[in-house]
Amino acid sequence: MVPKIQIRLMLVDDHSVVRMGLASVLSLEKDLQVVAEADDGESAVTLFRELHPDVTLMDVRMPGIGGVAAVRRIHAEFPDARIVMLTTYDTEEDLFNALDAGATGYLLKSVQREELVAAIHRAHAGERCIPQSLARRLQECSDHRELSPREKEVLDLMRRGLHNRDIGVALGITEHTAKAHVKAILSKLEAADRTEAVATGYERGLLRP
Amino acid sequence: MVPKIQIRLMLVDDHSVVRMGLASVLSLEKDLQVVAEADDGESAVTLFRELHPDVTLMDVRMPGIGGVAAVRRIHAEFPDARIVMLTTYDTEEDLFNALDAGATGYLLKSVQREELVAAIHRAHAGERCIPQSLARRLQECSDHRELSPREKEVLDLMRRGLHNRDIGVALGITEHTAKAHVKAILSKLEAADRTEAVATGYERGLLRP
DNA sequence: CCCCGTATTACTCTTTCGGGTAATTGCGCG
DNA sequence: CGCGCAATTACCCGAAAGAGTAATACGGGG
Repeated sequence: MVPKIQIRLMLVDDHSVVRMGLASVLSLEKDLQVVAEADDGESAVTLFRELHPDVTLMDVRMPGIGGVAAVRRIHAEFPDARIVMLTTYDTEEDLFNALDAGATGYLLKSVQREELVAAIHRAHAGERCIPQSLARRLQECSDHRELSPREKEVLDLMRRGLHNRDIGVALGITEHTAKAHVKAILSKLEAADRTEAVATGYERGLLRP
Repeated sequence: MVPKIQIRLMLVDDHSVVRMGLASVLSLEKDLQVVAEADDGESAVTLFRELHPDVTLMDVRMPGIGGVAAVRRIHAEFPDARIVMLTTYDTEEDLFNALDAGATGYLLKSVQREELVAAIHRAHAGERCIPQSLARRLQECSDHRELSPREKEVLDLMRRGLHNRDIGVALGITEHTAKAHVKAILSKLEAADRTEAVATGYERGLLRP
């Protein structure tokens, strides 16, 4: 016997088309009930406080505060919150940050209905749900040494075409120091030069448009 | 009086959630009827041949042949086809290529229902429909000198961290020639160095993960 | 048919990059 | 309290990059 208890859901996505799609997909399941929808991170936090949904489906990239920040805030207030990230992007950076922020699961929008429904049930039961393909990537990700905040700043200036000297000026440090940061970045990202480092930055989601 | 003629639609998107969302949004309109759905470019072309939908909503980024290639094929066979691109990404490259391939319109997935429905009607009437924000960008885009195929190859090797000499080896040309290509790329993309060029490549959609 | 742009090769010169190495400071963690 | 790590500064050196300039060949469009 399947328990008759309804799972109360909140949907968070800036694309109304996606929210409607999720709502119509999930309304086919008798034990799922969409009780709230939000189109950005701020309203997601507010709505969560009011309604305490059992499971939240949250997009990662949204205008204003992103999904990850929203998860972080919600998780800080409600450690038991079950939040499943649902995203188009499978960058390692997003995945890692989302889990660090306290997300219960991480799915790509290409999932089939069955997987999604199953994931919601698992999340509701408190289980982590991450597809194998992403779990594998997470494994590899842990091999990567992550960049320090300062190094991320430098990487961001590198992509703008700044020379080491100008990076130094921009950050109020010496060219030598900027150079040292660049060197550390190349080492951590296993890049042959600054150009490949920036490319890798885009690939991994460290740099975004 | 609103004409009672039904507009027959085809939806093409690799995310079933999005297809269902579109279907449920559009089914609210009495004169719209979804007659086909496809989850990649290949089947979109095949289904178009069979069903000749009045208007097609097509995602840009899809596994296999992308949305742009599908539009190109369909448009070659059926010049009167009305195809509206519906995408998450607003890179200039995609926009430009889609219109060049023969797309009738180009919308972002963040559109509201009313806009989408209006766009479908306009597309059915044979009008181009592009939001102002994108039209403006298209204007700017025409300022950009686009890279030659060869230069795109070089740009792709640049992001891998190859030196000019190695780019030359990879393409069977001299280091001097590779250098000349790099110089042309920097000029066209208005980049200070190869690093900024690669960053710009990612921004504009010339380079993709 | 000529012009323009692409692709190709070539040379010089100055600046920058990246490798190697090393030392100091300050902070958090065990 | 010491260990490790991030951040900082510093120096040397060979290789690479980018600016400037120029020339040739090829192909499409006016």
